[in-house]
Amino acid sequence: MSIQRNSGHPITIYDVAHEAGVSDATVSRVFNNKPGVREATRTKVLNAAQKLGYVVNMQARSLAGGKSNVVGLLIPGLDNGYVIEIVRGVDQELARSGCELMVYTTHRAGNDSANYLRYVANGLTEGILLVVPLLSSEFLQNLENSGYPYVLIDAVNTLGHSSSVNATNWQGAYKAAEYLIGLGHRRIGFITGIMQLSSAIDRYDGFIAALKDHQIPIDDALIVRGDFQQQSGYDATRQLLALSSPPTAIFASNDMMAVGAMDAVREVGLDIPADVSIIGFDNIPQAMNTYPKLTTIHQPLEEMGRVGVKLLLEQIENPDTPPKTITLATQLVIRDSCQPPKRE
Amino acid sequence: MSIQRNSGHPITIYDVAHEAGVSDATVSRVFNNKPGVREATRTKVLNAAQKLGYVVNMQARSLAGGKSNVVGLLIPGLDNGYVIEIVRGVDQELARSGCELMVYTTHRAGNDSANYLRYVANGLTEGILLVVPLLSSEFLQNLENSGYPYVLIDAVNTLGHSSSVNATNWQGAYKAAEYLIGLGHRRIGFITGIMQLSSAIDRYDGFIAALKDHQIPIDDALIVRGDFQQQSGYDATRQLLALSSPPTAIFASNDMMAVGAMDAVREVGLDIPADVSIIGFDNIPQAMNTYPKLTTIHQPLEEMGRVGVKLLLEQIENPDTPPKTITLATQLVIRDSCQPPKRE
DNA sequence: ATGAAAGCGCTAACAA
DNA sequence: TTGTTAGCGCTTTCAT
Repeated sequence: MSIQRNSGHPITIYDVAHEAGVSDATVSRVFNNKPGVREATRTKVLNAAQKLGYVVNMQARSLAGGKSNVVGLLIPGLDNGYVIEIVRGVDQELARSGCELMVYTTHRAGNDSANYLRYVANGLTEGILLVVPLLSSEFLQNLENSGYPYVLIDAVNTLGHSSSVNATNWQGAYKAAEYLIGLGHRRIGFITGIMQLSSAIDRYDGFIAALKDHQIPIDDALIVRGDFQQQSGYDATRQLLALSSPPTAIFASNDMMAVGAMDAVREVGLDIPADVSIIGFDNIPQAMNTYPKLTTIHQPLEEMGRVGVKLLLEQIENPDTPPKTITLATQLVIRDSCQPPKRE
Repeated sequence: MSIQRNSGHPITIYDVAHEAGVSDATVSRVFNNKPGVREATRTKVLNAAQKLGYVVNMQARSLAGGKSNVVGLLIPGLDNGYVIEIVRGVDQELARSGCELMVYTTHRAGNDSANYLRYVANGLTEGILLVVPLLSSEFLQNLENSGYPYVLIDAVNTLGHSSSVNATNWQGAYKAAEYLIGLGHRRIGFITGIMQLSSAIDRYDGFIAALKDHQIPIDDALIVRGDFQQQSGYDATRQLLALSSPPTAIFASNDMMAVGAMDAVREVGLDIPADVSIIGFDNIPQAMNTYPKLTTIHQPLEEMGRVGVKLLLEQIENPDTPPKTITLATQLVIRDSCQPPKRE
């Protein structure tokens, strides 16, 4: 196959129609797999197209009312292993469905939610996947009003009108805490995520619930705010370690902060996990490259991406499908960063 | 701003024209910043558009001969920190230029180069950025023939007809080897990349050149093939360490392999860097999260992405611009994974 | 400075 | 089963 672009004009369905000796409508039918075309005709058209190197012009197709087969993906940026895993899942599923991917990063749109909508409305995409932790409700409302198909990944729709995918954050955090407790830890430091996010809140709640269920008193000094960034994990840990009676284990609300925590622990000359155990949340690829390898709660990020695509395609296919929320299970992944606390 | 989609028909330039009491052509002129529109008229149009929540339909615009402002990016996939860094740079620069990003991953197209071309020709994108290490020359030739604007990132165009961005691989490797030699190492293991790639070859050559310049004999047993994947770094290192006289330092052709190498070293109970020093290449974000932190050669991945975009936009703007190749400098980043060898 | 008309490449009724 | 005819929303001559 080769593309004519400079040599003469681009190949259109007219050229193919001419070459095959049929009308343009027939060519269109063939390329859209519409019924009502004799097999012989179909073959003739396909051959002509092949010979000419015809490729459908998506712009024209979707303008004319066809499907563009392009879906949008709105993400904060690519600086985050967490987001990347989701994108990979999205890409996989989209490939299976023969759709193209248009990527929008929010940092470019500034914080102007109207700009995001612009993307949505530019006509290129048939629907949009949102991996935007901090979604303004104004934006969500506008999106909702637009009737445009969209699905939320790892965020809850406060409006409750769209499909969305989540993970069992509460249960995951509970399991993590329980694991640490089972190991014998009683003084467990907790580094929160951005507490405006439901995922962060759920993890916090799960952690607290586990402590309560095991009659471990809640010590506020052991709970430090973080923001899901590596640096905050580092800072929080330094703070935790400076306590007169520091924790023997630290539960970071995500892996990036856990990595920061590891740095901090080592910096004060302590050993992981001998002196302090560390557990994370997410199970991003890097969690396997730390030393010691990070024990964490696996969140099925890739699958969340795949499921998100399925949900979106479903909405695009049939806008009347009632929206649904799918929650996927999290899971404890034991590696090398935790062990029982030293006897005092 | 809000988008009408379900409520009535989508807002078109006709609606705006009607609202503003002008013709559609004038609205078009305004939105394309064409000259020959009175300031008062312009304002009137803008206000009407604002009021109606008009958003340009890219499909129609580009069909009608305008610019789509969409560029394509062809990458192997997102499993690789290296690629991700480039994508980030691409995204940044595109944002600055007000362009949209269409991402194509090669794994979806199988190995059929014709399929990639399909992307190119589907009319959505105005040009394409290629971050495809193993590019078939057939594909390249087709692309070349098509006259479609494209630029190669971190790959050399064997045809020599397009713009491309590279880094000083040879020099980087030379510096890495020299650093190790300066530290006192004489037995240095080298893990190659995929030797079909010029970047891998250049790194190899740079390494060898440094050894020669310092009168260090080349020992073939110390040179092991890798494929740029973490696993191969691990395997190669196990092999190196099993030698009767193992190396005191290992130079991996990229960071991912260096990470694998670290695993292997630790697995045989040796210490990094006390027993064996490790140096990588790329400086992906993870290089800072290993323990000990990885000393490596920084390749300006993000900037390569940015420069690639600039080059592409230049080609799109003016197809007659002679293609150019820009080579960016690499740089030694000293962290904690190397130190002088132990005295025997 | 602005409007009218044609057409970009395609799909979708409607005919035949 | 196939062809004909309108547009989709926009840009772009060419008039005015």
